[in-house]
Amino acid sequence: MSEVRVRFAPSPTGQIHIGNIRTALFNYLFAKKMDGTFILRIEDTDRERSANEFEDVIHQEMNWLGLDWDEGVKVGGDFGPYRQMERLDLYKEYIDKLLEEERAYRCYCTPEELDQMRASQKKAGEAPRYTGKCRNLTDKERIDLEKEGRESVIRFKSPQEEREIVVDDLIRGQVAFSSDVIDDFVIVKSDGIPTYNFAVVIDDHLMEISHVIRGEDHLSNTPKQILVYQGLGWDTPRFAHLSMILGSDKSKLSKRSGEAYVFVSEYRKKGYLPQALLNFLSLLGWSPEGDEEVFSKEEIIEQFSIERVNKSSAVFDVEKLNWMNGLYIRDAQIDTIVQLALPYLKEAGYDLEDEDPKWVELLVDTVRGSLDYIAQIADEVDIFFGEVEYDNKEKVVETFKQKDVDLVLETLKERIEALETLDPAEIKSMLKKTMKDLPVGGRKFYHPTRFALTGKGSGPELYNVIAILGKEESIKRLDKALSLI
RNA sequence: GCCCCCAUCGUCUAGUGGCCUAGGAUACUGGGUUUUCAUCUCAGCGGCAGGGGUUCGAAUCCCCUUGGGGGUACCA
Repeated sequence: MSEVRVRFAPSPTGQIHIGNIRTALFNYLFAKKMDGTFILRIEDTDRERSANEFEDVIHQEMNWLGLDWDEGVKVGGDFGPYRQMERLDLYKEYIDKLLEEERAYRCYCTPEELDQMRASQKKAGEAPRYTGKCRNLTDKERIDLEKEGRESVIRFKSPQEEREIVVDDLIRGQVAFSSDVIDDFVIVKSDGIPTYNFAVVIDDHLMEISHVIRGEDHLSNTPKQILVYQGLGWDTPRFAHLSMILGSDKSKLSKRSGEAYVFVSEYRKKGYLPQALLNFLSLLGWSPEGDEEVFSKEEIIEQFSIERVNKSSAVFDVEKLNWMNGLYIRDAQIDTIVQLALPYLKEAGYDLEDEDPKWVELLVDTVRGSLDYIAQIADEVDIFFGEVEYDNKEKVVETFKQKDVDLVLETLKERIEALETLDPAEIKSMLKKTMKDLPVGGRKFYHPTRFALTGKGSGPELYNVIAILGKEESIKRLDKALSLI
């Protein structure tokens, strides 16, 4: 079997889209599974929109998810350079060749003329495609047009007689296109920079890419690229077109399509764990053989295969991501979660760097159970800081005023005072014993106590709450409750 | 408009002609655990888009319809 070489080829034109990173992930998984090479190439031929800082964004998000590339920008390799704008002279060789062999030609039509052409075609109910006006220009005509000072683009000559162009797709099977729907497309823009459909072919060939795994939005462009491969006498790589990721309204995932975030950075900033996002994304369009769904990256690589990639598009279900991320938050080492949580807590005004690490650990551990993502921790931790605030003061006071509640709170004060350690286990048994010693049931014991200590009707385990608050603050809060009776 | 792709619970999916009374996950609902919430656990709800074929037999194969998506650029 020949060597597997795949590439992820994003444009540095902005934040990296969740659908794009999923493409990167599948390329990565395939490369790792097949012991192949994963390449990162930057397609920066759109000079209007490309910017250097966006390349850094790509690096950052890929690093965050652990999608390390074996070859490409930053790390180098034998097939560089890996930025298209640094490969211009490489393209030139093949452009000249096509021109020489008259497989391509210069076109002097202005954008305005083209617009007009398309408009009238549309009006006549025809498919908007280039008419081939400049296809057979004589040398004289060409010189005249150049004398006019007209700029030119280079167009690829698509076949004149109808024939079938078949994309042999690993996911979709054989997809046939008629050459009739392909016009003489531009391969070099007037500024001399090649277009995507041309540069991608040259690069994939020169970089010896074995499998082109990319989004389905590229499927319709593939016949054009196949024409270029054929024009240059090259074999095509294998193609695999991944279905799209949709928003909850089933339209292409975008800022407007529901509650899901579109950019990887947004998930990172909200405190999603990279392993969780990676695990979730791997299940969007691919499924393992068994019923299990929670996997480490290594396990996914082990099980991955293109054959099990799904053809239909997938809605990005944030609810399920949240569940999975919560699972990872609960299962992770506590110090990992503490380290992740600290910045969010600090931002919310809880600067815990100088606090006892054991205490911080208990704090984070106590609230992690209910988190979907780390950014939520600030709200969860709120009950432990400042004055206790009652959610519904009237109802709380009513609860305090019930018979025997004063006895409960007074007794608790004494027992907390008498605690030898703040070990949650010790507190737990103390609470149990205290309740037994008193003439009240669980509801009358725990409920008012929770109100007194946290101000809320629900929350983390009370023994943890007491351990976190400490003796002094717990008693202070019990006193406050007692004063309201 | 034209071209291409897709179609199983709300959502992610398993399923490649009989193993399907369609399986798992999430979400939702209800039990259990817990004083409570979350977690955990058990159970339930819920689907083959519609219509024609082919076949002894179809979620699975074919056709049409419908719906969704993508493309149709001097963007990638």
